[in-house]
Amino acid sequence: MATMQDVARRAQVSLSTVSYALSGTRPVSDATRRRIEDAMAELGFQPNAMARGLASRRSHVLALIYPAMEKGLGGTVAEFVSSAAETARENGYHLVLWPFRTTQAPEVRDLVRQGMADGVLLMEVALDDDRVDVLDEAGVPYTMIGRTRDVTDRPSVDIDFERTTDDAVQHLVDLGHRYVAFVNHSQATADDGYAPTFRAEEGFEAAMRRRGLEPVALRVDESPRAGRDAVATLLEREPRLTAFVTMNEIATFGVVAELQQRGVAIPEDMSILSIVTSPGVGEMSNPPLTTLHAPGAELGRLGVQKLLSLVDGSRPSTPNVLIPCVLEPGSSVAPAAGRAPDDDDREPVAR
Amino acid sequence: MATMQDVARRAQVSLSTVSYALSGTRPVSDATRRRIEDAMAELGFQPNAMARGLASRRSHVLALIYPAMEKGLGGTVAEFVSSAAETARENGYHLVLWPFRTTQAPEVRDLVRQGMADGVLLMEVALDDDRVDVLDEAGVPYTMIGRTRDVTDRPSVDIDFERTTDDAVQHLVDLGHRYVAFVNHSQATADDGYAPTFRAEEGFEAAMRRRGLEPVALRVDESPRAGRDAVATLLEREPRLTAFVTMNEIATFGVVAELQQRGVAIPEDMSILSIVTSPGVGEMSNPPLTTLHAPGAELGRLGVQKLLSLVDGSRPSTPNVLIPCVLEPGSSVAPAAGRAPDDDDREPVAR
DNA sequence: GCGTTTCGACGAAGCGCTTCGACGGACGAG
DNA sequence: CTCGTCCGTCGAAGCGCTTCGTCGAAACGC
Repeated sequence: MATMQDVARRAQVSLSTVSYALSGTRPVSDATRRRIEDAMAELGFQPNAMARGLASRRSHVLALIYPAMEKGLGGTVAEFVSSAAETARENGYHLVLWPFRTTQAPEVRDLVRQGMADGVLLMEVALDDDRVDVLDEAGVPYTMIGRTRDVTDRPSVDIDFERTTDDAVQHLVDLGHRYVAFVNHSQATADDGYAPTFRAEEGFEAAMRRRGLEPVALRVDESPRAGRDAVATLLEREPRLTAFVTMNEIATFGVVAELQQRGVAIPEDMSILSIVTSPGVGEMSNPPLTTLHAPGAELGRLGVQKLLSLVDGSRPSTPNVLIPCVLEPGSSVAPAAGRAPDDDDREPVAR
Repeated sequence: MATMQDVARRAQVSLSTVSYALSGTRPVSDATRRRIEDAMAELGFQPNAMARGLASRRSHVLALIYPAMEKGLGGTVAEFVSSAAETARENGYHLVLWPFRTTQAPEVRDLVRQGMADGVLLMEVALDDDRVDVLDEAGVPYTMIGRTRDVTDRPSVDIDFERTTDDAVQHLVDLGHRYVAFVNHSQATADDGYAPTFRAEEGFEAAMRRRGLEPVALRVDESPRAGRDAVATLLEREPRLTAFVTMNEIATFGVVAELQQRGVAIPEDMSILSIVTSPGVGEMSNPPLTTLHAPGAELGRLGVQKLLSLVDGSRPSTPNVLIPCVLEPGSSVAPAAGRAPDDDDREPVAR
């Protein structure tokens, strides 16, 4: 493999001049630059990543700490990772995968100290997450995908759960729904301090109350079986339900199956709005689900951009952002049974 | 950050002794080793990855070239990536993501020349793939996930499509099915030289013929709509069908929906066996699909292990492997209508 | 005309580690 | 007791780059 020294010899200049030509740190005359570029092309020169990293103390590597797979990552995560990797690459950075769960803060610390990464992207932050503290202490730039409990000014990008749940409720209320249930993630995720479970629940309840409606919410295990059971539980708790908002893909399929088995037509008798959904999942149901799909790709891109602005002071800094999920029409939402849509947006309290 | 020199000073030994203690390359007395270990612990020393990489010419990084997302990676890919990253980590390696499609061989070459990766894992190899040539030329160790056209002795791990399709056909034939259709990936994937499309198709047809049965196969776009249309096309071509083997997750949902709409009961009137399926996808259907699910995690692990054996001569070398998909029982497969299972395994040709 | 900038290029000192050759002392053999 | 071995340790030479200080020469001012 050709080294910079080889290029220098061939271009009849000193090693340092080649370096300056490459980095643009100091001016180089056009004639010299051209000779150097020719030499590089002829030799197929590519600067050695390790040497560059050692000398400059920047590895040009970003680490992505992602939830070590328990039960297969969903499409949203895949989309996120993919988009993050692509964005990193476009900016001359590499993305390495660090599969560490919330409890593995010490491992994160060790890896960070090895100086392999210039910055860290932290997925699936828990409300209280030791890994964040470790990164803070180590002084490594990082960006959270998600937010810890105290939404201080720690750098982050996240789904706007408040807005998303409000959009969901609004969408249904516009169609005349008054009795809406929320199928949340499981109690287990809550026990782990998984933030979306809390933020979406709070968001849903607030959105309902804000409209004078009574929220019905349930935490449901991630299984079709649990989804079926949830239908029973929720209908018992509020028989007048005309719509479900779900944030639990696997359980949603159970919900659909159970309703169909009970002879409840979707969307005529019951609307289903699946939120924070992976791409393509809506199509897998029959009828295709109306979804508010998670902006995984966008989060990946913005997360990396934010991180790069911290890593590399010369880039413009970006603010923390919250991105709402995007409505993707399907065929699982319709006006509330027996009501025309929009016929009384002013009648806040249920009959 | 503490350096090796700091450790050496604190332990009252020379820099090189610390290095030897760490790597075990040369003997170090117990007493000295202990002093060094203590010093390292007290300083929280972690060897600098760049310096180590530069001096030893090994980055301890593996690159994973994966299909740059077009339409959201499936669960299998996610599972694979995750398992590869984890296996790499367990062996002291990092996994970086290189999103490059088949046509981006030059980019791959440049990155490889930068010496950032000790080895490369190549996903979704096409039948003819320039990236493989680039890696061959560069002399970088690599392992293919999948196989190029000529299954020479290039290092690879792959799904055993022949075995998987044969298992699928066998499973159905055991239940008395004689008229079985295959819903393949799209023509577009075939045009891209996507190997599974060919290998599964050939495998299915061979498996059928081997049993004296007439294969009916169709390449279907990855959409529910296309899946619905496929049902019409295939039933027209062979009205006596009692089973579908599908290798196209999205289309499968269309197949199921269309059959149900036509009043064809699953599995009583028609069996559906979904092969090379992502984890969890079976559960998303109603009834839950019987699947032969893709061994994504296993491929990831074995792929990394194979690659490491090439990168690091001291590890035992592993042979190329083909892994069949694993049967995951659901409720979409039943004995052929009007026949008891196994009542005439000897009657090869249909009535 | 000479002193002073300015520009472009050079040399050398690291960055933190691996690894090679060498060396001193303890030890067994003769 | 002496010589040869072997074990454990040390010093130094890089790995391929970045970056700082410097310096010659061309360009400028008065």
